[in-house]
Amino acid sequence: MRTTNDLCDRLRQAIVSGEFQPNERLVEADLAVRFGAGRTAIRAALAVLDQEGLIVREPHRGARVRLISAREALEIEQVRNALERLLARSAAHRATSSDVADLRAILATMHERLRDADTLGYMQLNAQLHRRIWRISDNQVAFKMLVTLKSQSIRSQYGTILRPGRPEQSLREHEAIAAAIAAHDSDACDAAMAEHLGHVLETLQWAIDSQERERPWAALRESVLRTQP
Amino acid sequence: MRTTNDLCDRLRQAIVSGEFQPNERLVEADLAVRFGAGRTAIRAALAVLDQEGLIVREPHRGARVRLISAREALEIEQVRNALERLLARSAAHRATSSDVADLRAILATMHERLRDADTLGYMQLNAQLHRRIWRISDNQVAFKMLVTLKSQSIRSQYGTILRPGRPEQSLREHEAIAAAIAAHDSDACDAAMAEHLGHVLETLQWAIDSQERERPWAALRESVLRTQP
DNA sequence: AGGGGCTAGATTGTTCACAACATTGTCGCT
DNA sequence: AGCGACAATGTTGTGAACAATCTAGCCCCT
Repeated sequence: MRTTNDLCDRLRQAIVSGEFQPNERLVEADLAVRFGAGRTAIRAALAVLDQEGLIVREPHRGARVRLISAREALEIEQVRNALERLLARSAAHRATSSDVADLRAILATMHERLRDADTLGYMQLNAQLHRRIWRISDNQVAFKMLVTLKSQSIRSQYGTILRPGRPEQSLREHEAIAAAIAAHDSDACDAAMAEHLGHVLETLQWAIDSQERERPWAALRESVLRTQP
Repeated sequence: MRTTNDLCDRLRQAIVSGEFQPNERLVEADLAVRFGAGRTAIRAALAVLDQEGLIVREPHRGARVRLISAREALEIEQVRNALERLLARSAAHRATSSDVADLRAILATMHERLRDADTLGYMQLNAQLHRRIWRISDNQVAFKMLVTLKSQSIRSQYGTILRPGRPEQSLREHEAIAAAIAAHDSDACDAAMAEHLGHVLETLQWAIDSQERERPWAALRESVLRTQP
């Protein structure tokens, strides 16, 4: 079982890190030799990843990396919005002084990364800040959901940071959230998180639109696929 | 694969309907003969149910029905709260006149069940009304999450309807939600759903408290289990 | 040339046997 | 009696072989 879980994590990692392309076929035998495991273990891992929504399995036709549509990415972001607001509210209630200190430290490092134009580093810290808030709020159920949502949507979110001026605005929003948590003001924290994720949603929409402006066929193909699933 | 999925549903049904008690061991071989399937298929189904959080699996020690703690039931209800508000908002935006007619029809039948003191029938219609709203809002991601949440928490929710006067209040709240949807007023719908589920949360807390008043050892046992997981 | 059927290869789904591991009961020792 | 080592049993984890199914290439016929 430890092997299965371990294998599951490695496969997930390989998928979210882009090692396997969307719609790429995942042949069980190949994966078995690649990860040095039996086909049975691969099969169990695929079952889990299917349930998580990271891959699709069709009977007798194997598993493929699931392609998250633009529409689904928006749905995911909306759900994330709702859950993060819940957790932000709870975090403002429960945060200890050491929690607040951690948040401040992360924000300080984010400032540095932004100053050095280290976009990738900034994004990682961004994710880290959110996860820290999740931990403060201490809602295991919502936490797990957010983790799986994140792994599903990670690919869509690459474009969102590219919008001009977005990182600076994002940092200000994060500081407002942290301030509300430090002040133990649940309502303000909820509002700040809603504001922040509302902008993220807008930016995601913008990224999708600009992507489709470059590749107009993508929208067409998608609409065709939707009518005959 | 169709067998696996089918099996999965049957097992899930058996668990949520209480055919297997919480913490009861689920021996793969026994399940195999019970459902007339191979052990491999059972194993795949167990993997899915584990991922869903309906059972727990420990290495070399098999699977058991997961016991949802009071605390987790509250967490689940909070998450449900957040997601249903999101969907209510969206439903108010998108509802067609036929959607509204369906909601009104369900509400009318709920009135009847309440008049006939048919509590079980009322609860079923209650769930049906909520699911109908989920369908209107058309957010697949949130929909799936709510379905799995429901299957996890179904056992805890039996007590909530027993509170004196609760059904009548519940019905009024549902009518307010439906009215907001009919008026396409997203903010009002969000607020009405928040109000409703806030009361559900309170009632759940009340049910847990009164349950622990009857069986004070339950809280003790749980706190012991929590310190040494 | 083009389409329909057919065989061969590849891939998944399933069964079975066995190894690995946890639990329980037993035996011998103090 | 109490305690620890140890075999006995039950159960899960894994690999290999086989059956079912899909896919692609080929041939034949029109």
